[in-house]
Amino acid sequence: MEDERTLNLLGAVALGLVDVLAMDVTAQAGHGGEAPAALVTLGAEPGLSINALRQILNLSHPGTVRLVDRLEADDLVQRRAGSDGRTLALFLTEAGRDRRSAILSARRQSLNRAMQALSPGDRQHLAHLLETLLSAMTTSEQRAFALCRLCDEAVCPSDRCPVEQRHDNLTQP
Amino acid sequence: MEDERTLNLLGAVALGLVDVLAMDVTAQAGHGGEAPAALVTLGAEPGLSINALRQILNLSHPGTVRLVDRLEADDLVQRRAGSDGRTLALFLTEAGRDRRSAILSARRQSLNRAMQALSPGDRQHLAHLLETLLSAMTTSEQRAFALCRLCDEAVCPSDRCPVEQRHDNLTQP
DNA sequence: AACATATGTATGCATTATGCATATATTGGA
DNA sequence: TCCAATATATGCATAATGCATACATATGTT
Repeated sequence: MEDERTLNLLGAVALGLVDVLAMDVTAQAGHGGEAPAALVTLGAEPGLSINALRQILNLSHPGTVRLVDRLEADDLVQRRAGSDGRTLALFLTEAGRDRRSAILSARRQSLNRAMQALSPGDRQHLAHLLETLLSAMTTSEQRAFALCRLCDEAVCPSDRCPVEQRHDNLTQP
Repeated sequence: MEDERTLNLLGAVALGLVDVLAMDVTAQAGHGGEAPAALVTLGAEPGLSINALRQILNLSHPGTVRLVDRLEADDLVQRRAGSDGRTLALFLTEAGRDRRSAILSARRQSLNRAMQALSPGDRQHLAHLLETLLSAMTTSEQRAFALCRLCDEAVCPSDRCPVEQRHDNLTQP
């Protein structure tokens, strides 16, 4: 029963955070849906194909093509030739990189407003709990990339990323 | 810097949780967008007007009218006469209440999968941190209702709800 | 080398969820 | 009684997405 209440609080926090995150981040991207995630992901992993991006964003293929169309029309993303005659490689333009910075900074700000309420000790506790949760939530390679699709790799080094660590454990042995 | 990493982890957890929550809860509701939240909210607060619902769901008025149209067409919600000649009172039908139960139970399940990873002590810590976060995130009456729009009031008594407590502190003095 | 199959991308068409501008109905007060 | 405020509804448009399908390139088999 007490656990059920904690579950409920967790759901409310997640919902509330994503509400404001989505709003702020969408405003910066100039597009909604998965567009902000596309810009952030392409910044961290330049040269992704449409198909690879599609799996990270959990969209249909046509949905991803259209998303890239919109971003390209806005001069945020470039389609270049990929490793293959079929495959494309997607890159951010200069404007796209700027947009990405704005998105990440809006995200930091929004999250920071909520975290201000926590004492330094609380924050340390929170980090530990979040690591455990993230590790448990990483159930497949696809989920791993999806979880990190809005992450700021500049502040979260990959050798300490619980998602990557869990992912390595899943694939290697 | 360490704080920035914690922020980032928090954002990833929120995103990951809402991903699966939205999927499961949408499947149960048979509608996407704010439809699940509408059913949950109307179950907890029967007789809300369209305008009141609109503020909780953070939709435009026309958007809310159309949402109620869809739910009524599916025989999940009834429009009845309200306190006024203008005002409507919205109620769940029998089918709507069933749908609501399914939504809440899917939500519990999804959240529970993530929480399984935490020890009992961790869960207690987590509850405390979530209470602090929720209190900080309750910046207005509107946000208070929005935060709780998918909550299961059966497991989260209102006299211990950090959102309601914070909201009372905001309005009364 | 030829052809079947797989892979990657694109397009036509439809749908869901939503917003803006505006219309309609009811209420309450000057 | 008339006007402003409130509550709901409708016409029209848009954003973001999916399904079915088409097209282009690559790979493997014989």
